[in-house]
Amino acid sequence: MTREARTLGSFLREHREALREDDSSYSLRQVAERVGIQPSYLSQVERDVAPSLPAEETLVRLAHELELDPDLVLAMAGKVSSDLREVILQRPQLFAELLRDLRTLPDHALMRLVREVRDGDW
Amino acid sequence: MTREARTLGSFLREHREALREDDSSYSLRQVAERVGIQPSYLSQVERDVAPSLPAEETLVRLAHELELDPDLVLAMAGKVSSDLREVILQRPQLFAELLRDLRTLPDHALMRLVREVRDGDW
DNA sequence: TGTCATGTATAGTATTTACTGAACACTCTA
DNA sequence: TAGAGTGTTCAGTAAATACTATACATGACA
Repeated sequence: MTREARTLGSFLREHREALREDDSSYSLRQVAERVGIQPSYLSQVERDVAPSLPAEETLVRLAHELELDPDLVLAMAGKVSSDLREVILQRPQLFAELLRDLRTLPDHALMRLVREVRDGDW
Repeated sequence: MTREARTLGSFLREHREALREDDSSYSLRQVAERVGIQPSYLSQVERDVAPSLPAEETLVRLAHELELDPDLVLAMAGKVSSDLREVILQRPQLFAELLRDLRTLPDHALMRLVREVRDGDW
């Protein structure tokens, strides 16, 4: 279950440090290198003091590196995955109406809808 | 019915000129003034040669001015309305799954789903 | 024939975004 | 006690974004 980690930075740091308990290669510097950014920047990001949030591609690489759901990590940075954006842009009016109607639907009802759509009841 | 206007610029120009047939106040200059941008910029936008697309707020004001659906105008500029983004960001994983499942659903099935959700069957 | 409104061309600009790079302080350990 | 690895500080920067401002050319029309 995902805990309540209010900010992107604390969330990332928390998960990196959890991974590091079993694997010392999850130091800030090594993760930064594997992700392809400067340690200084990752340090700022993890402390929520970066002058700007990482780009979508960077966040996705970070998510994979830390075994996190990219959609969740992107959301904590206030971003929506570009492939989801594409889905909406193909039929903006239909999806706009649908999303606005689903906005207030409780989680359990939304999950049921997802399940039925997935099962091909649509 | 909305015609096939491939680009944002031609779409906007087409609709402005349609409105102008009945109302001479829909000149490029006057629309630009009411929307709050320079005529030079609107001219570029309508000819698809602007160095950058208008911001979301500007597009929404333009859409209202030209009596167009803001979601459609935004989509033609490759943008998703920020209120829709908010809806997704509240429950990113649920909506990510739902949208990816709905991506290939034919229009008529999607419309049926929208209708049933609206009717409170969910 | 002046002036008014129209659309257009082009250069410039303020702000935001997404980082980099060099240096610094600390700990551990060989 | 030198070296390696750790995280952090902070100034700087390249590119993109969203425009503005000024000037220009054209046609209507009084």
